[in-house]
Amino acid sequence: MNNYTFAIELVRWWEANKRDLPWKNTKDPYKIWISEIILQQTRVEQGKPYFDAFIRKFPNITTLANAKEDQVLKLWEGLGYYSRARNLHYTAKYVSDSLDGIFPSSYQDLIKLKGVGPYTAAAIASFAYNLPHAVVDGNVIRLVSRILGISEPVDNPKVHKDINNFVSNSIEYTSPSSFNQALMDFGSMVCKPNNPECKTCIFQSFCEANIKNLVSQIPIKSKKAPRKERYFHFIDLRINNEDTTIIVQRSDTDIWKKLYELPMLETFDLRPLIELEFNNKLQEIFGINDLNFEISFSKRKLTQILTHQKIHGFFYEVKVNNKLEKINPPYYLVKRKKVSNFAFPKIINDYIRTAYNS
DNA sequence: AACACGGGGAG
DNA sequence: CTCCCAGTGTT
Repeated sequence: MNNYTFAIELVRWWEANKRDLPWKNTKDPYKIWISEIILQQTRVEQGKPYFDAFIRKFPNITTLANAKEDQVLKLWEGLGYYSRARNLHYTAKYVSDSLDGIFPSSYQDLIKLKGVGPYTAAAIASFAYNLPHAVVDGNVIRLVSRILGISEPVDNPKVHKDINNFVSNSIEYTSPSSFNQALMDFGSMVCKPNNPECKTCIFQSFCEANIKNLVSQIPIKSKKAPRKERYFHFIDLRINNEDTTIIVQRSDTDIWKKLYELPMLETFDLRPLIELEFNNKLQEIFGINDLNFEISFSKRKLTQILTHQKIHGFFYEVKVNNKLEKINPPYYLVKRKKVSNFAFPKIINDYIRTAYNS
């Protein structure tokens, strides 16, 4: 099938079948940018409520640039890949401070922004400015690899280039914004990962995968990620008449970048903490030696699956009898009723939801 | 080029 | 359980 036929037929299909999504009735590059960052590696249905909340809280680049990072992370809480939120905030400040608040309007300038890669730059360029840069996302890789009957792993850079060439050679025959949106809508509605609608597909007689009965095997993925087991021991402190706990901000070098958590000790095999470890950790937190505390061991165990890790979370309740008014960062004293002001990973929120039954 | 980075939904 | 999702940054 030639590029012309592909583009024309695809957009014809789309005009009759397009999805109406919250970020589609605008040319505002700010809103389009927000939606594209939210939707990276994220299903449309999962992203929708976050987009609405984000635009309500930060309706333009200035309000986002003036926000605190913690505010942005709180709004992102539960969405995952938290670097996206930090890069979003970083870029908002950059555009606001260094570009006079004017959002870049060419592919070459867009891709320079932190958090904006080839996909997102093409998406913004086409949706906001109708520039002819074709998007290549998971939908497009699946659709085109089937159409062309690509029998090599799609992770292969050469294959990625072939796919990019195919859509780039097609987009010139249509309106770029329509073509790109059609590409993704078609991928998610017709050329689905499982049980695609080949029987009614407009490309069934051109699709190499369909002709060769290889649809269920394409796209081919080369490697599957082994999952690492990790053991996190979280200490839920009860201080000052038990209405206060302590939280700590995570670094930006591991999972859950810059989110908050309960003070934590990691072990590298499955075993409970011993009293000495509690002692050392509490001294690190409080900076004093004569602590008077009581431990109730293994109050609760929760697990969380990540793409490359399985987190085993053990939660210990520790009552501290010393009176405490001050503590040094990165530790923070927080009233138990106020913990929801901070952004936590899912496993901490799961714990809080069950253990902090107000 | 390979790997890390979350959480949810579908099968 | 496994797979995949409107990918990007780091090494």
